[in-house]
Amino acid sequence: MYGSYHIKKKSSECAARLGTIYTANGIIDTPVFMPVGTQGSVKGIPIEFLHESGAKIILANSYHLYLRPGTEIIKKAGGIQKFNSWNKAMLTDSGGFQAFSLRNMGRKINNDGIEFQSHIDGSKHFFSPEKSIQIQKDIGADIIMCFDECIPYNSDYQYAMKSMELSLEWAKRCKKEFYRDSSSHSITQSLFGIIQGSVYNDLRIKSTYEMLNIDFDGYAIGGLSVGESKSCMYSVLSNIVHIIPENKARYLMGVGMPEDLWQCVEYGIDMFDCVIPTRNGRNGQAFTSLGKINIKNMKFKDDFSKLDPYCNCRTCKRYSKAYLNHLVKTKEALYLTLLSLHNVHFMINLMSDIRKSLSSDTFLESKRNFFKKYYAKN
RNA sequence: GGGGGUGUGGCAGAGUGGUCUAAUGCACCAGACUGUAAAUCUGGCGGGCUUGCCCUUCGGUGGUUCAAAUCCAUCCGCCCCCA
Repeated sequence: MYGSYHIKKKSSECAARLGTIYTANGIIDTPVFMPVGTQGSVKGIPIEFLHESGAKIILANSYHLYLRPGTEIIKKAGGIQKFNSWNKAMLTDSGGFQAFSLRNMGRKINNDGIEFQSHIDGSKHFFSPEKSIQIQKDIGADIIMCFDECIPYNSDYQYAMKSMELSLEWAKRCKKEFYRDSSSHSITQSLFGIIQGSVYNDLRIKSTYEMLNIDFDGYAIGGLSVGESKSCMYSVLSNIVHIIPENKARYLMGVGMPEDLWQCVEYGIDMFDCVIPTRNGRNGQAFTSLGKINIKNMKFKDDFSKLDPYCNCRTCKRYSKAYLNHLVKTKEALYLTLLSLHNVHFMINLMSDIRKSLSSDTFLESKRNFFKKYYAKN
């Protein structure tokens, strides 16, 4: 059944597990990192290079695709995978994150949904849970997400509770809408619920149990990595991940940095997505097994070594730090692709290493070795 | 030869007596970025330290003034127009 999770092996040391997610567009080995392609394209990276990097599933965003090009065009193309020629698994976010990211742009929330003011032309658009699901059916990704409200980390308890309960109500409506029309794409699509509750443990626990009651194909944890400290995020996770049944995929939305991937896999997370590899790449930052570097830094001007001596991506195979430094400093468009590609490759390769370590049941040792290298000051 | 203009921090370019270490942009240096409003944003960008002050800067020199990037004289450089 599409969207189903199968556990292959459990770590003997922690809650981490090796598994697969079954989709109409391929079987995905987990733990997995999903590059973000908001507009249907992972910014800067041609599909062929994405395939090469080992990506098996990418994200797209309902709000952004609804605004441009609009769902009619995507339907006409035969779905998003045809439209962008990715042809592998995809996941769409519901637009719930835009409740957070567009919170200062005339966005209004009521019990029925969210009115967004387009960041492009200021026009107003109302997303209800039903509307979000319809859009996501039209887009046609393999895994679609419930419409939720993602709130800032400094929200007070009262607001966090109200919002968490609202997201629960919306989750029920999403499920109802998802299964309303049996002739729709829902046959090949699966629907994930999103656990909310901000940083408040009792709210998170309640949200988790209630989501489980509604019963989804998989469970996401949302509303994290929105500004709170790492220890705070880890604490929330360690309190709820174990509540989610073993036979369901667990998806931590919007995470993360390399260190977060290791840490959160340890808590039992199976799926991650993050804009960091592409956005930071475009901003001149490269992730390497020896730590983060800012390729813009003067010290790389005449450093002819490769970005990461342990990396075999196209960028590292061919180009030096000095050349990449030159491309970034002169704003040559090529650097957007080269750095984004390297970073995405790095994250996906990292997940591959994590899976290998789980396969040989040496997760903690591998994690220690990674951290040792990643944080060593050269 | 005659007339006019102009010279400001790495560059471009404001400022035309005190609120000027001198706007703004670029360049340069560094930092941030976590379900993408992002090829973006933030900070720094003369020197010193006891971090509040001190010293040094607007072509050079000299002057007027309590006070000069700003006014005057002179020198130097550059540009334009007419012969």
